[in-house]
Amino acid sequence: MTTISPQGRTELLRPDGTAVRVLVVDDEAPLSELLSMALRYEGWQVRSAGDGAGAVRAAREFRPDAVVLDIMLPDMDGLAVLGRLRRELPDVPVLFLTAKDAVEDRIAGLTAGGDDYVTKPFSLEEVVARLRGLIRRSGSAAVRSESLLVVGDLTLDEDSHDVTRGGVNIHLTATEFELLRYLMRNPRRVLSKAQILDRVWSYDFGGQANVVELYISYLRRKIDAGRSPMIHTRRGAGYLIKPGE
Amino acid sequence: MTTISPQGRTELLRPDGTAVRVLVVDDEAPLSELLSMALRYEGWQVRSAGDGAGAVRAAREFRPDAVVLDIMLPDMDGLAVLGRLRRELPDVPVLFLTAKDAVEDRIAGLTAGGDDYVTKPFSLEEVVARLRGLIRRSGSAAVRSESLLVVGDLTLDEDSHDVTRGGVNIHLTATEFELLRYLMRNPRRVLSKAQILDRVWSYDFGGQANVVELYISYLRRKIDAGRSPMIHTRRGAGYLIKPGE
DNA sequence: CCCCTTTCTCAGGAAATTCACAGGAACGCG
DNA sequence: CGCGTTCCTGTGAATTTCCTGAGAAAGGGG
Repeated sequence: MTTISPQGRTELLRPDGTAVRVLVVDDEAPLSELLSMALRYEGWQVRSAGDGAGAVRAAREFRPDAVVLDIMLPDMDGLAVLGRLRRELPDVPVLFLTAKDAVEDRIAGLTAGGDDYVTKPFSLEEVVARLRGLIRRSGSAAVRSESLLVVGDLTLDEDSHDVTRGGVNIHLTATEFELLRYLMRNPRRVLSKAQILDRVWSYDFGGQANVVELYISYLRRKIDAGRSPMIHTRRGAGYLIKPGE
Repeated sequence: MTTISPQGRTELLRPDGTAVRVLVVDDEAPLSELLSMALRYEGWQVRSAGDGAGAVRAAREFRPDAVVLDIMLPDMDGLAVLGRLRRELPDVPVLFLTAKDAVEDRIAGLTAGGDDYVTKPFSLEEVVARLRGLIRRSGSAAVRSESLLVVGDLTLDEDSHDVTRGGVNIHLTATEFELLRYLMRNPRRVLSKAQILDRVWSYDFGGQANVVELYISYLRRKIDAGRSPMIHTRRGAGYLIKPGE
């Protein structure tokens, strides 16, 4: 089931109308909190666990619809946790968090079917997007929904990564794509440069804040070129996207 | 019966419309879980058993439409389990999991009656494909359905392993075939290199992740040569296949 | 047991992408 | 209207990502 909330955001809901439940398993407290905050902001119900034992307990009580699992945990190897989680929640998809270089050895063989993973350092947009994808595709709790974002004559397909304006295909780089997705998931709403930076760039990004301006500039060139502009600047506040007149 | 789910994936269903039931019999827990997860993602209902006794019990209660059976079990020889399963489920097809060096003749004898086998270490694509084949061909529970994947003017027959583009036959090696099948079973959907690796290569593959790039390169040479390309790179995200314009 | 095919590693090179920097434009305020 | 602030964007360099040739290793069939 997909509904439009008062702010205009699309939310995934379970068939009974209650919020989707996500379990976050990570031992790094700051990261865990960052994630929980972001996921709650999505309108999801979040429970977090800092170790394997807590994860299993939470799985049993909380019955989440999806799990975010950091593979490196203190008390139990992430794989062991995975096993016990799987026994507890056979149908629930897992989003793995992993270090960049671990991808090749460890992860191989983990993502069985609908599972997915994200490498650290990640951006919140990425985690949320992947998680939405998992929940969307997992038949069980949440109902399947569209993967297409539409604002005016601009469309963005989260599955194929295709972006079109007025029917014409537009090529975007990975960063441009994530930025546009963030804007389009919050149409008609001003997003500050800080918000955008926190959301679209990795949490450890240490560069100049004007990358946001730069990428907005790139996007405009590709999306608004000639046509009536959809990306607007609110001086001193931020940016927003809305359909042109 | 074959239906198209919202994501565009084809699913096998039983004549009464309920999900196909698969019993997994394997004593190695991680492997069993990996398999179960992958099969559930196919939309099947999965029960698993870790030993021969459990297998027989599950067979009686669960009445699966197909069985995945590891020949090496702790308490009972795989063959004995097979015998008792057969008594319980006379017409149900079995997919054997066996070590590479297992006696070929023995396996050949076992699979005489429409059964099939896969050698360890296997790839998930392979197991799922074989199982689909078995279920598809077994007249009893599931209805016969198509074995042909089509994307644009590209076709892939899962039974005969014939691949054609624009009517012209194309020879692919085994790995190329599995990669293309995975792509074609997920058309218009970006698949990351890690996803592809987890799905198309064996679960114990420890090599370089750029084999995926390499095989994409091979596929392009054979499939896209000259013609309008169907395999597309989404830099920083993965690959996808879609009909050319 | 040899030959041919297939799989995979390695490495160089090409191309795309990300980002810093900086000058100039636009804006809002007094 | 002038000024400071904020935003825009060209340039270019560093980095990342991807592609592919060459050849070693492994496997299969005759």
